[in-house]
Amino acid sequence: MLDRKFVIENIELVEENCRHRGVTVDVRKLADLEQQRRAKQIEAEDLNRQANEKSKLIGKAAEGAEREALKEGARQLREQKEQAAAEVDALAAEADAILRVIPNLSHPAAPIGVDDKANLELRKGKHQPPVFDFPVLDHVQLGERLDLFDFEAGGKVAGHGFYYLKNEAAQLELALQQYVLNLLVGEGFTPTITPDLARNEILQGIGFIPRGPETQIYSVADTDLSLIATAEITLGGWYAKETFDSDQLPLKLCGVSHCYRTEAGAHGAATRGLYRVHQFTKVEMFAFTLPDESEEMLEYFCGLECRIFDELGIPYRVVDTATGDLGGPAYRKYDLEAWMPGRGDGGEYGEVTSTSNCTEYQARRLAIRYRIKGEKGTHFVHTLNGTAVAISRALIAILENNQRADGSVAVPEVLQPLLGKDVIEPRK
RNA sequence: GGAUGGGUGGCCGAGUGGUUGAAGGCGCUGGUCUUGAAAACCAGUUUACGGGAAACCGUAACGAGGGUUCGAAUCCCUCCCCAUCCGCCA
Repeated sequence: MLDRKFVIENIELVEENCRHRGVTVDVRKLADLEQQRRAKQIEAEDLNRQANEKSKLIGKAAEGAEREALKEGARQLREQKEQAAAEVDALAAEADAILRVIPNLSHPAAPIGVDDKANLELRKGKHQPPVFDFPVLDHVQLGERLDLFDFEAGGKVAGHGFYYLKNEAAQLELALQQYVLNLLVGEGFTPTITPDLARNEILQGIGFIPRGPETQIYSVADTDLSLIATAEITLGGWYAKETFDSDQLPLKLCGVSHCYRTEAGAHGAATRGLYRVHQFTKVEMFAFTLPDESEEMLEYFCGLECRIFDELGIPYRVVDTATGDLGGPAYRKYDLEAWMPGRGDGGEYGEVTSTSNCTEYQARRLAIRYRIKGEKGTHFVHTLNGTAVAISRALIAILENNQRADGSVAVPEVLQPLLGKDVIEPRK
């Protein structure tokens, strides 16, 4: 969330930003509530101070009528204070509810627009979309021929949107994880495996809405836990309520986790197969940085995502996400869209990774700060996240781009040693 | 899951319900001394929120949340976490 004071001092700027983001918020009401809250808080604190003073006198006073009178006075002051404090809390809660739905500010270069149609293509990857001289299959058809998935059994056992990976698909999942993890370790990331569940307060801090009609999140009944939709949640939550020394930053982590999404209301041909599923595995990058490092870190994350898909031999394009499509926490976001030959009519680009600079938005909600040695006070860190690889969508891109006329699929060179073969062939 | 013992400032560690935001020590920062360093000595050393141009002032915080009381680190309740032992288990 944004800084209260900043919002109140920059009402018009925040209102304009909300318009660009497609979010309707009554910023002026927030300012009004804040003003009332401050006045009430001063009143409550003053009453409390008076009560404290009186209580101290009681300690020194002798037993008797005088002491009883002091007690009564202090009691009354505290009652008044409690009443004022309750009003402060109510005002703060109301103001906070508004503040929490205000999205982050937007990078001045981010394209302005209400949805993904306004996304700006920045560049393309090293590889061109392949040209096939045979009928192109999509990953579902390829998977049938190669016996790589079982969607029916997934549906039977866990419901629509779940699936089994079989044979080379299962091995590819592990190979992709290992390839990416090795690459990131080489780049100085700390590799981690995170919990697949997190407390709702952490989800909210990262910017997810754990419950409610529009939620994308599975929650666990009778607990305050939810299944995570991305390791961004657990990696960001790792340092909640903690203060870094500035020389610990930047801190680069990557985490392997399963990701669970209800995908409420998402159906259709473009979501067939592995594209939009309720569970998948992902290796996520995450960084805590000083404020003046985060823009550079975003470019670095994007560069790594490009490197990974270039090395996998997959054609893609990079888009600068439009303001209306940024989500709440992001200040700027780049998506990689991989070429998927089996998608749509003759192939389409489909999102495979995404990297965001969330500046202080998540850090303020999660209370993640840093301190500079020798300086008084603390500041909020900047947080960034990026997909290194989302297995299900990477599998689509690998299978569909590397298919061959005989129905086999070439294994990307970097995965061959990990998979122990260079081609996936139909089973006999 | 059961039993017991614990959770206090960057760390260690005191703390009879009443000038305790919190003794003492360590560490850290600055100073004195010294050719320099060490030692010694002196001083300073939490954070959040609010007010103020600033100096600074106010309020809150002793695992978390409630309760008792004029007043709680201190008493009561609930929960969380840690340690050890027992049980169970991949």
